[in-house]
Amino acid sequence: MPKETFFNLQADKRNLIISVAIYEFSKADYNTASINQICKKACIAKGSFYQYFADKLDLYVYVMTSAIEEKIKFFSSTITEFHNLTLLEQFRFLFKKGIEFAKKHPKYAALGEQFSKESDETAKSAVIKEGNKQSETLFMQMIHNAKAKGEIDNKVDTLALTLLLQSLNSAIYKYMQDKFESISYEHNEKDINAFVDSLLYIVFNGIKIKTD
Amino acid sequence: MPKETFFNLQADKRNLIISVAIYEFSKADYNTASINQICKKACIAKGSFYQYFADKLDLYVYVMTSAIEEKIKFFSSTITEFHNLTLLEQFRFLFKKGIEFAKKHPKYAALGEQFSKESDETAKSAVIKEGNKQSETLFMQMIHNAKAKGEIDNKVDTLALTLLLQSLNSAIYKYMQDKFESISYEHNEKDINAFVDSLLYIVFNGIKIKTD
DNA sequence: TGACAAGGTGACCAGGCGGTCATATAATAT
DNA sequence: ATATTATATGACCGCCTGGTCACCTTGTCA
Repeated sequence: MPKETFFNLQADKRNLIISVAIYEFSKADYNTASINQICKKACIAKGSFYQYFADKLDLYVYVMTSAIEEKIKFFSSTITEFHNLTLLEQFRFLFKKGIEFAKKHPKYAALGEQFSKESDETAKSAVIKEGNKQSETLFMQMIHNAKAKGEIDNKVDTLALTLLLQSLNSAIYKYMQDKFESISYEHNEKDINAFVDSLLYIVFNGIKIKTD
Repeated sequence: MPKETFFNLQADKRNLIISVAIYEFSKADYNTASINQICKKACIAKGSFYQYFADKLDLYVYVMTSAIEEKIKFFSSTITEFHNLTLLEQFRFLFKKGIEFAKKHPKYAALGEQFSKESDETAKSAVIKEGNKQSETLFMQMIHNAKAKGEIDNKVDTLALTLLLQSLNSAIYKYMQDKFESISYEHNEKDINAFVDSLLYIVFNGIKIKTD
């Protein structure tokens, strides 16, 4: 956690530091990201930085957990209608919400993507200890409920489906990044939605020729 | 490409350097991996290293492309029987071959996994330029053939399925890593095969309740 | 006005990095 | 025995890193 001094800062300055840090940590992994660069871009002295944060890890954990909290907040705000939906609708809803989040908060999304690649174990576990793993249990619970309701094939392995869905998340993100490189957002919205529906079609119907 | 001096080296020394480099580059990303450490562990002087390789990138590209070549060699040796198989059997074959490869050459597999996370664009594109993208086109061709043969549902989007299958690859790798952390290989072989089959069951049959 | 606290600063530290180079050694050819 | 070539070496370079600290500025009370 940042020191008290940091929270006593003017909001403008505080926000600048955080947004610079988000940029730095989404651009490069933990070891490569540089405190010196963050200080320079945020126009603060090195010494000031260490009056706000205990060390590099302190800032990293703070920024990452903020992004996670933001995402949870974003999702939970519209999840009330959730139990009325079928599983297909729930999945589509989640994926589309995910895309929406990435479009609304591209910096947080990039941060999350960078975190999922992070190979520094110290940095990784420091963030995870701070409270995570929600998405896995969320998927599992959804699947469990749908099975109980007789909505999906009992032969489907819950864990396998969970990992599959998590994989799809990053596949969608990669697809988005490719599409969004230099073209306008609006223009690609249809493409991405179609891509999500294609993935969901496979997951629900399988790829085998149907007999009916 | 390494300099001539490197290839004039005794095989033992050459292999030691390479295996140390493989270890270093599979443990950490391109920027974090250290030439100094490689020299120390391979018992060669810094100056010697730069008589073998032009720079860090030279070694990186050499090691990565070696791993890719090794994997291609491993696959192509047993792929003759391929056209007799159904698509399901082909996919199962590929995934199981992948697992086999990771078990036989865990260091190459770890290297590949690290590469897929690499965020240094210079390092990444230097390797890709050296010849890659085979797996994507392989999957696409397989799907295309299967569609022509009427083996899979035409409503399935080829690109979506390709990205899905690539995602599954890394999902399987993660599952393996979890399982293999401290227990014997043999003991988990059944688990992993079952996991692969669970994934393939979903991909082929979908998760929806069947009417037949 | 003076005292005390809180915040801001950048030179400085030790250590690591990728990369160089003059020099030393070994092996070969004349 | 000498000259020539190929290889081995580690001190050294400039640069960057995360982190420290003595000093300076600012603001708030008395």
